[in-house]
Amino acid sequence: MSRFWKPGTERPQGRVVDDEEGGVIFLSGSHHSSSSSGYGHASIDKQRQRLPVFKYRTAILYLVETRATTIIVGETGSGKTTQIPQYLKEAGWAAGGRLIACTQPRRLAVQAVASRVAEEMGVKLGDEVGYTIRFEDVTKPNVTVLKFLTDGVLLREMMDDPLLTKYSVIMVDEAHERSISTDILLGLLKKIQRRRPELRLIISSATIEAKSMSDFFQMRFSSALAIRKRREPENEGHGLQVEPAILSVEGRGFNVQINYAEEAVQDYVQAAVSTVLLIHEREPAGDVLVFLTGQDDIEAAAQLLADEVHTNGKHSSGLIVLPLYSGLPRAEQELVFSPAPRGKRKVVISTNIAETSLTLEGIVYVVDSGFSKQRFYNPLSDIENLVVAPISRASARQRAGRAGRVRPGKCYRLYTEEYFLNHMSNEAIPEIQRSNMVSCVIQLKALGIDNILGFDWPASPSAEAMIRALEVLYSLGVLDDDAKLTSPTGFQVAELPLDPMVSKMIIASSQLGCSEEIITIAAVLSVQSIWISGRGIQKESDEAKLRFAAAEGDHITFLNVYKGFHQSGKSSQWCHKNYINYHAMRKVLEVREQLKRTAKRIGLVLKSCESDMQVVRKAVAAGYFANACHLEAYSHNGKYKTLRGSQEVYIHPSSVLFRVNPKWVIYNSLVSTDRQYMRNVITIDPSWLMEAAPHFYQLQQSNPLLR
DNA sequence: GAGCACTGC
Repeated sequence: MSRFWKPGTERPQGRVVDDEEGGVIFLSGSHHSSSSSGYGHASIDKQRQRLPVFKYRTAILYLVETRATTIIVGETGSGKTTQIPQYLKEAGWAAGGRLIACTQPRRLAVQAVASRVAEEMGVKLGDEVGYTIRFEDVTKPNVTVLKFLTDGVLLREMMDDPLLTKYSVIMVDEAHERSISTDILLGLLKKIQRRRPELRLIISSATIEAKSMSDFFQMRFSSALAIRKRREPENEGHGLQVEPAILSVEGRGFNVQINYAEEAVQDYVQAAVSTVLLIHEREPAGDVLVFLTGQDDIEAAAQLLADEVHTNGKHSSGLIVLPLYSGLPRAEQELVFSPAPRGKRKVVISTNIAETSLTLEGIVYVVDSGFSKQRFYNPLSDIENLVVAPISRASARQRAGRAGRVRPGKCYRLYTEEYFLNHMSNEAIPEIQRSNMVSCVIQLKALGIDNILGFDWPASPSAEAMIRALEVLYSLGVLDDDAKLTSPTGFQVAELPLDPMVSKMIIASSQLGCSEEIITIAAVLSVQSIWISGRGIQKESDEAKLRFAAAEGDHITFLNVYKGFHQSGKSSQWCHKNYINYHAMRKVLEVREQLKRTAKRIGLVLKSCESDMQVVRKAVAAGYFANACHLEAYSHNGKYKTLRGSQEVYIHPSSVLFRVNPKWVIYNSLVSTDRQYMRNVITIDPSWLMEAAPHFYQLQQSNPLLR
């Protein structure tokens, strides 16, 4: 078991406790250091010192000084995110033109934390403290020393500076969420440390599963130390400690009493509704947050509660029921933040969005269905599916914690304690093991990681998924026979912040002379949906859609919408009138501008094909040839077969080609319900497939359909 | 005639 402090080094105050599991070190006890901060007002300094993380200030700085990697386990409210970067700055880690980085998984968090820290330090946001997210760089070269950014942006930065040389410390926050970007970043940072032993990492996580993260960085250090010993035997003993330290910081949450269902629940929507009514009847004032899986569940539960108010008013009056999910129009989303009027009780029925992305104040009761929608990827069929699945125990704890932000709360779990203990997994499967890997693979390739299959991940994706990704990239002409990036296509695809199939489509459009149009289509495909839909306006929105419908399919329809939007002067009234989502269109404009800049930079030709829609369809086929489908002969119900796997698929009813059923189509994505539905469909000529991907369809030349 | 958990570049 290693020691915590080095002989000859000043020992931090406080108690050092070795963890029984061996090798893991926790610090506890309190030790105050006088704040050397010269920033801000006394009141801000006082506030900062009251945060739980403050009493670990010296210990944290000591660990960062002596360990290459420090893992901080901190519950919400510990202050780690806002304070640690400031401690580092105060301790001199930003001296000599170096930067301190702190990453977040989400854009909103980056902005919020950066502005809070700027305020605490009494500086203007964008000067000493800045942030970078997609579309927004609020930093000043040579001025900004504390930089907050999404982990995705830091990954992009590595394409220009693979060793991230300008940073002295990188703090990866919310690492327990295990997003794809976080996992790639952690894998790459581990490699960087081998080349840059002076770089310090802080991995911050909300769960105690920090042990596995510690193991991940531990192995690297054993080998790095071995290397150092071989090279510089005289330096032995002066290097960094090989073992990542784990430091635990308590949070500021209130106690939440957990209640389990006594027996398994058959219908969690109904059970959630009954539980809400029970809380309303028996419990003192306080808002309720209900976790369900999706829009359907949420609307059903809201309806049941509304019915209850009607038929059984005396028990359920005083309830204000508010749905919450990301697809909800902005104005309705805002409603959940307004406090309930006096004497009323707010019930927010939400998806997972309220688990991490949004924080609601005033929640005292949480009702947890125990389920969420999760993405799963099947590398054999190359299809991603959304399925309702049980959440993890970590997720259940996070949901419960939402009840304890303002005062002690209660959580009602709609499953048994036995189920929680014996049937739920401790942590969710990392996203990287549930996703298509094409984007990851190309990103690593672009960073010069040749041995993709041997890459050291915090959690390895399946070999099947990796091989499938390599196959797809090879068929796109992005990788060559040696699995190296092709030039220029491979490098161009890697530069574009899009799925490789979309990127390929853009590159083809440059050659076909329709890049203006294809970039618009790519931008529309990268936002959730440009259409406004929902209960009660289906007929109107369908009619509005018909005004833009193109015989060639959805992609061309998008162009018509964009054209109309542009001609209206980008008017929100125009969007409203045509059942178009204005916010989505603003995003389309942003993405479009970014793509145009990138396209120019990588040497693509920006050109419009005016009204020649055939070249646009050809460009789509150049990226999406693998998604070609043929209408079954004599099919009366619109049954298609995929060319690649002869899978049975249907055109989605939201497509403008629904019921039109052209003979040959290409789809953008599949959604699986009782059937496989193709979303965003365009007509093609089958001869373009052989043109676009001769190698891919070579084996199918004998296919009578293609002759 | 059906449906989109949530992020990110």
